[in-house]
Amino acid sequence: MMPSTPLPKNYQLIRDVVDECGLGCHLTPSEIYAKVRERQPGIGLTTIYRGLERLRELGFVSEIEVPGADAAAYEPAGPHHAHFRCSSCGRIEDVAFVIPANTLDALAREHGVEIKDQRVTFEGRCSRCTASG
Amino acid sequence: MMPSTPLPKNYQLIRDVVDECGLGCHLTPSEIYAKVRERQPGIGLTTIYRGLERLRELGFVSEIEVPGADAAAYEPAGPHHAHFRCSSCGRIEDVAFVIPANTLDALAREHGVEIKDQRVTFEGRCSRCTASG
DNA sequence: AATGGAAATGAAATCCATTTTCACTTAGGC
DNA sequence: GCCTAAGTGAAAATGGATTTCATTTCCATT
Repeated sequence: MMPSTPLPKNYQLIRDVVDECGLGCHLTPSEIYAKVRERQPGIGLTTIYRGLERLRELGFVSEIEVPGADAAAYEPAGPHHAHFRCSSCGRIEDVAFVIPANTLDALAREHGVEIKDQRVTFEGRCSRCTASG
Repeated sequence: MMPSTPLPKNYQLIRDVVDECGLGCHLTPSEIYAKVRERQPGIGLTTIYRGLERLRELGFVSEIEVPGADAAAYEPAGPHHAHFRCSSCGRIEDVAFVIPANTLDALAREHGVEIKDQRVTFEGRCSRCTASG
């Protein structure tokens, strides 16, 4: 079947760049801008932001906002996971961890709210910084 | 014993405002600025930022950075917990939840990193918004 | 092909939280 | 009192993200 609305060419380029980065890779809008620009020199930063928002709505990419990082980052959509941020070098890594649904349900009931999403971030020192510092 | 360095008067005021807000209450720097200004009209926003940083270093207040919120928030230091943010009205609530230390240890070992802190945020709809929306 | 409306685009302006700069004042040890 | 370090506030700078707006592209329909 054909997609109901094909992705605009520029948005597809943005998606490609994020996808090619791969799982576990995180790019900021500026980084994405630079990479897309290599293939489409005229494109503007505005379009990158708009494209990322659209792609997020469509579920193609995920936005992560990691405390301590100075910009949001994007990653290809994939299985839910947590993130680790090295407070020394700023590196962000994926961490295989999810709070199980029944725990969320219990918390939601307990607090009288509806939980739709979880964001888990760990902070510390990555192996590289532990070795060198 | 006397504290090694007494807290500057303005920083103490900032601390008071955050403390009086109480557990489960979250204030942005601007909100704190407004409240401190009621008692110390001449104080500048710069001092608020500097004071909050110092108070955080001293362990008197905690900074929380919740994805989706447009400013950082501060709360009195207390037992570790998670946060819930209503994506509809922006309200932030405390949630009694911590990832246990042995889980963190296992993850840290598995990923070859040193985990010093955890930040857990849930997103969804608060009771008020569920009722009205 | 022509047309019309919706979506996409980029440059520039704007927004806004936070940080930096800098000249000045305050506090406390001597 | 003096001196140095710390604290202070106004204003400017920073920088990521958003908005505005005039223009262009796309595409379904003639």
